[in-house]
Amino acid sequence: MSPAGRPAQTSPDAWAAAALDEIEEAGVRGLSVQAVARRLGVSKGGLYHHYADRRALLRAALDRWEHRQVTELNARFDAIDDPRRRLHELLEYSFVRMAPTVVLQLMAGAEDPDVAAVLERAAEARLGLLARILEALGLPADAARHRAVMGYSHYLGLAQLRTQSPGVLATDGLVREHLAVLEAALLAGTDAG
Amino acid sequence: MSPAGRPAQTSPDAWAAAALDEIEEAGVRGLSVQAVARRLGVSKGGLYHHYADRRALLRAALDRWEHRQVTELNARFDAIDDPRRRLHELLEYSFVRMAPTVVLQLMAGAEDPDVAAVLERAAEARLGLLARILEALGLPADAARHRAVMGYSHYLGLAQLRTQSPGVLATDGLVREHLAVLEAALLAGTDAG
DNA sequence: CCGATACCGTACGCCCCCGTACGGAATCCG
DNA sequence: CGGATTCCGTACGGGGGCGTACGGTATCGG
Repeated sequence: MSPAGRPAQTSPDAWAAAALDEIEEAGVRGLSVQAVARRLGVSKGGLYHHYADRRALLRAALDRWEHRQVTELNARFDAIDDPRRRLHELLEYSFVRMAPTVVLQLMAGAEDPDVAAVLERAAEARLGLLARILEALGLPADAARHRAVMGYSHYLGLAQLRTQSPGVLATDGLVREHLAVLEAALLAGTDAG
Repeated sequence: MSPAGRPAQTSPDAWAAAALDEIEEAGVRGLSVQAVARRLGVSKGGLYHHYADRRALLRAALDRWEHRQVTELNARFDAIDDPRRRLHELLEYSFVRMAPTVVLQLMAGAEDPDVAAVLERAAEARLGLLARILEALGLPADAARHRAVMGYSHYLGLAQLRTQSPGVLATDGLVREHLAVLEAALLAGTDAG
């Protein structure tokens, strides 16, 4: 009865992971069942034993991404105590080391209600994280929130611009300069600025 | 011989205009020939007497949008001489009066090469306009360019965030506050700041 | 060892879309 | 007034994707 302890060549998790990879490459709307099946070396028929719809598969992939984001951010920042270093690490991580392909693909496919929901939750999480850092640096709550929106907008727009017009921000040096400017703007008026 | 002076119930321009409206509502990938035909109250058959492909129709719609953007910006800013007022008007126009739905739809459909090209040209135009204003305010060329990229990124990200997570920037007052902050950041170190 | 269950492969129907072919109607010119 | 051109409507073929049905196979429990 209990469906535990099966070798399971293509587990639900494997389908979700492959679907997430497919989203990263082809976008939400380009996520086709057959493409995911090809990626797994399997025919599409077997999907419907694990998930009801294509929509259910999409939801599983989105859940996977969201969960991964949360745990990744936590693992990276929970150990850092100094808010000044937390901010620097957050910017460095988001702007330099990031490959924001999934976020961009999700934004492109935000017509889907499920995608829109996970994007909204992700935005709120990032905004909250940034705002808490700024509050720890001595800003009042509303100002911190305000500045967090500014920083997150900058992040989104820069990600968009970098892929949309690669000629504008060609070198990593330019990106780093922008990073420094943004960091200074975020720190202005705080204990550290 | 000359195809001028015809009543022409559905001229090529009418098709292009309807296609642009359809892009605004359904996105680039949602632009179907039949939907545009329905919008015109016509069957899709007649399209192919004006355009070769769906791609040609898409290009015409994109050209129409690009041309409209250029003439609209020119008409609005050519009369203003004071660069300080030009900047304010540009921000006011872009962030408050704008309905950036088309830009967002184009960004969402940037997988199409034609869409990517028009987006890149539009970005370059906006960046150049903003950079020229900042130069007129006394910034050296590279710093002006730098700051223009910052402002344009902020613009793109804020547009994205406003439609993606309407709860974050609910009221117009919040938008205006952000506008003031951005304006101050752009003006810092210039003749006017 | 045998039946039951879970899982996969193939094939099918259905829908949406593009582009083309053909017939018909209206308009313009001599 | 008549022919020609332009334009539109309908119908068709081709392609792709989703979800379902059915048959086959391997694994698990008795």
